[in-house]
Amino acid sequence: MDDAGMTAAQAAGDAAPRRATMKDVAARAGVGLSTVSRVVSGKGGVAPAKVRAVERAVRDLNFSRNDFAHRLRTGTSATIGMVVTNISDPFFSALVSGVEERARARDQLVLVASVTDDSAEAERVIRRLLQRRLDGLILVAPEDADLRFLQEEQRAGTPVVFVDQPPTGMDADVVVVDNEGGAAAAVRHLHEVGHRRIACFAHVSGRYTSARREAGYYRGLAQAGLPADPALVVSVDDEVDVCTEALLELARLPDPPTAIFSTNGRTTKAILGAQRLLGSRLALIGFDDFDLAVLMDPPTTTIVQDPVAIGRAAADLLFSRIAGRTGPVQHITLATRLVERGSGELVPYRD
Amino acid sequence: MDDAGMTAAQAAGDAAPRRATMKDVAARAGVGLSTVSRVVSGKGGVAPAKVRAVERAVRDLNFSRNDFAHRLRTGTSATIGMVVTNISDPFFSALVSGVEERARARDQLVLVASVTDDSAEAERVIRRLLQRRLDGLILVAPEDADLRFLQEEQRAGTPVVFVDQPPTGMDADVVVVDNEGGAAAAVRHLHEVGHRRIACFAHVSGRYTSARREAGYYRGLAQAGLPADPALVVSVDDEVDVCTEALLELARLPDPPTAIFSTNGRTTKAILGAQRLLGSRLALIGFDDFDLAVLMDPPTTTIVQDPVAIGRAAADLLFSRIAGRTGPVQHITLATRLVERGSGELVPYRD
DNA sequence: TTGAAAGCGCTACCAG
DNA sequence: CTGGTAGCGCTTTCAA
Repeated sequence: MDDAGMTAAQAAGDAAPRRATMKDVAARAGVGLSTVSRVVSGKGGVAPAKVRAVERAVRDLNFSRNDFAHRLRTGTSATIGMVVTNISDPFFSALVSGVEERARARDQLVLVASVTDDSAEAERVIRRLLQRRLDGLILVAPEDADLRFLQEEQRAGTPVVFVDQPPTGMDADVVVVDNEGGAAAAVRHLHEVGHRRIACFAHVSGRYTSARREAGYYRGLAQAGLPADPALVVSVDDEVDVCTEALLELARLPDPPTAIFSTNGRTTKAILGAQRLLGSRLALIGFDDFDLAVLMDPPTTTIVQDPVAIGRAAADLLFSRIAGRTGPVQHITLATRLVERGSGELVPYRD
Repeated sequence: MDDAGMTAAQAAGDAAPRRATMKDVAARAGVGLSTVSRVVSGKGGVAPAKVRAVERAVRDLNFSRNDFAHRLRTGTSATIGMVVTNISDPFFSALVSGVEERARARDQLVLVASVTDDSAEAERVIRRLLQRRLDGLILVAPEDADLRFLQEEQRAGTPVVFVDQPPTGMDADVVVVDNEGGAAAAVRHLHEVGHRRIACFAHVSGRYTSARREAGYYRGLAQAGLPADPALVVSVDDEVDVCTEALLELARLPDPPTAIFSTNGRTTKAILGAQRLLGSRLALIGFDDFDLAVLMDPPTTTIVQDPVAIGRAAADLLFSRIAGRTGPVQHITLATRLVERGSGELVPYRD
């Protein structure tokens, strides 16, 4: 390559020859400013010869419309915001890709912000996002964020859609999955294959989804005609040791469980790790599918939700609001599906 | 909640009472426009009484500065762009989170665009991104994208950093990992534990990384004093059937391999699936770590790279350019690490 | 310390 | 069909 010896001056472009503006293009093409604007924004109604002249000048000058000026003038942003609590979680990144897919179709850009569970930080980030005059916002709100300012925002004209969990303290469009139904199905399935003592591993952080799924666990028990035993419900997090501890505790029960329902994908993985460590082989069904479930031994049966579809649904909801949809807030609940892989089977318990 | 009966009119905010501008704030606070500007941008040099008056008015009017006007005026964007080929790949989303971490620290926003491998589409998306007058751009470019227009952009003053693979046809800062070294280490490790016939599963799409890793495979063989046998190098993709086929083919060889080196995480998972299907238990080391490697049977030994660190490094490189760093383009190569988990061990081959 | 006024680059309304 | 021109909301001189 002949620019192998390129200097940083070039690389960084510090010569920074002021970017061409429409005025420059107009001058170069020998037409009026408005004509350039018309051509650039594809408005039509311009003489072919002038169109060509402008296009040439645009290319010569490497012109690219200043988006800020354009947005300021038109008052549109062509951007929606998306806030997730952890972009590197596969569930959330799939969510984002569902949203992006829909946004791309509408030629909108997505401004993604990943926030931690620190709700003060989340608020700061969301505020900064909103300053950009987004057309709308999709968010997975951190557990206990104070959403009052968002309500103002909504009232001021920025539609907001919540995903994965409904907001507390405000009303807005929401897309969630049928957490309770999925969990109940898992429990019923375990009952059908012969389990009578089914434990529930719920995630400590009382996140909405865990709570719904725990409720579903109880409903499933009731539907199966099984008694609910508080001793079988444990609070854990994603740590293998914590799950190991819980597993040992359960094993010491006079009437230990033969199966586990886990409310959350990360917890399921931790339980899998703990069981391997312990050589324990309790039946297990987990909420949330994961990549290698099929390669587990036995392959893990899961309640799967489709995060990409959730993202799409949320985006559709948002864009319909942006387009002016009116009417009461909408709550969409997407179905979940039990994918049988064998890990629910009744297997001999061994400590 | 008392707004349970909120109407869509409110939810969508279609009353849309024109957002307050600084002018409104100025009027309300009884001060000049410039004073509001000074207070809002925290410039100082304003009488305390007026500061308070402005702050009150800001709150009353729920004022939020119009970012477009601000950016237009100042010519800054406080935004960097990031283009990845597939946001739902855990590797890429980790990359993004590394970049975001650094951006957040500098109060910059990250505009993320996920593109497919269609290079024409990629170019469109990138152009649209650049129209936003980004301060800089980090990208994982699709294989064969035509990057000439990016070079213009770079020259015009927008620093560009490539990640995961260097650009072809232009010169820019780059962050990659030591693909060749990592692969060679994998092969040497397999040799050390006793393997003499080592296959290489390379990903068909001649992506830069696969090619480097394949080169590393050959280097590793050479370092181990092992002959290179072209029959042992197969091209596969992420499909289990394709890998199954390849495995069967290899097994028919007069002198079949006892171990596999896989150049890519998704391929590794496909091989794992194929081996389970076939009941085959060839030793296996894969480039790229994955979530449940430790739960495989046997646990999968991998060459791990740290995508978050790559993202951080890329962001640092970019921000230093934005800050005016000058000098030749920088190529950063991050080390990889072999994480021994047992899947490399010499085990009896069975068809 | 303060306000008036001149634009940033663009679009949209006019009159021609 | 075309060009001039008045702002979009903000920052930043410049005088006062």
